[in-house]
Amino acid sequence: MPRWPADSRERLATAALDLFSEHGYGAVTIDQIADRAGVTARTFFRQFQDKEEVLFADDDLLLPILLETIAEPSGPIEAGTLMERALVALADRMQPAHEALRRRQAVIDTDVALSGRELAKQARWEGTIATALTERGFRADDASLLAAIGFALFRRELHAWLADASPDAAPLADRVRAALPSLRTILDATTAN
Amino acid sequence: MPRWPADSRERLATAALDLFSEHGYGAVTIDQIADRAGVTARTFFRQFQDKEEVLFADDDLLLPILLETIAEPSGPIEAGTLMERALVALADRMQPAHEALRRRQAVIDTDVALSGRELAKQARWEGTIATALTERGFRADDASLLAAIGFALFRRELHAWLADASPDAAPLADRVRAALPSLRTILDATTAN
DNA sequence: CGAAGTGATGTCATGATCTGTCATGGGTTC
DNA sequence: GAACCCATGACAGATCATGACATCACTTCG
Repeated sequence: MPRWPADSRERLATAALDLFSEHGYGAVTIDQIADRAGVTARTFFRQFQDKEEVLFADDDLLLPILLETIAEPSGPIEAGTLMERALVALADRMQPAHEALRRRQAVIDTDVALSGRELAKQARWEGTIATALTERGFRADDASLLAAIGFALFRRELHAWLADASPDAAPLADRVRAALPSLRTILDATTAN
Repeated sequence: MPRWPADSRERLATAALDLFSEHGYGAVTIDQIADRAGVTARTFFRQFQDKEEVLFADDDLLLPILLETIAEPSGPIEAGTLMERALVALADRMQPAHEALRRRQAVIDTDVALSGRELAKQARWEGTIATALTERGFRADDASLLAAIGFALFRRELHAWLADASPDAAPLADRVRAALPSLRTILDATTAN
């Protein structure tokens, strides 16, 4: 039998999200999180860089999905199609975690610093995607523009998906697929007076 | 004669940027900033919500430019044209501060939390722009998509502009104008193998 | 002209966040 | 079974951030 339970990191993450949801991010102290997880505050800071990071630590598990999807198809491919495949693959992977992601986003939305951290993470993904697209054969300029637009679109659909609590909410992947065509025409076709 | 010099806020902001540039954001304490500005740390926190905010406090002065440009033109207007006008107006206003903005961005780029705060600020602008576009007569969906894409593009050009230290660097407005047309064709026309 | 008020700042106290350092003691290795 | 490993605990300390109250040049008003 180990001297301590082996999953302190997971217990800390669970305790943190529960407490944040219940009392608000700012009202929860590291000591409270550590107490609920059965460890000391020092262990929290060994597992997570800071108080914010406990909400973002798992995000990087999703990045490989994007990279694999971009590298995978052989032969020439149109840029919009490739971007769509990558974003839909990401959406499919996120779909099962809808409820957990909603709780997490609800906490993030209450704090500017947390919102920023979320956007910074997405920006880092965006840069990685642009690099992958460049290695796939696109011009660097086109790649960065594609990545920027793709993520702007994805962010928008993700936000709508997370705001929809109904059990039969449209899947994120469907939303993403539906959104891409509108992008191709909006700049030319949309007018107002 | 006032009991104290009247510009403590400005002196704090200047001292902070100088110290951050010289020693790095993390290595500078509030006490050091306050000392250089000739006040106490308590006064720093009366002027700025927290240590990060001293780098972002002036940003909201730029937002009205966007809103005015969007509300201004009368008669029907094409969406892309309106977005271009707003972003070019913003770029023109930022142009004279190139050097100061470069120093500031150099500090921001060294810290994830600061990068996030910058993106969060831009996201807030994006939302305000989308609202303004809606009030201008565009459908809400189109407005948010337009705002998202416009800012994705602007971010990209802003980054390139800030990375260019040469005195005859292309003006930000020119970069923005040049980038918009590429957006209209990239999704359909770009292929790679 | 003097009393009362104003407001930016200082001073002090306190709690929260985060880090460095060393000790502890089951598990593992040889 | 001796030596080592390593996640955690324990403790000290620096920094960040906020609340409460005092100070005093300047302003306002009678």
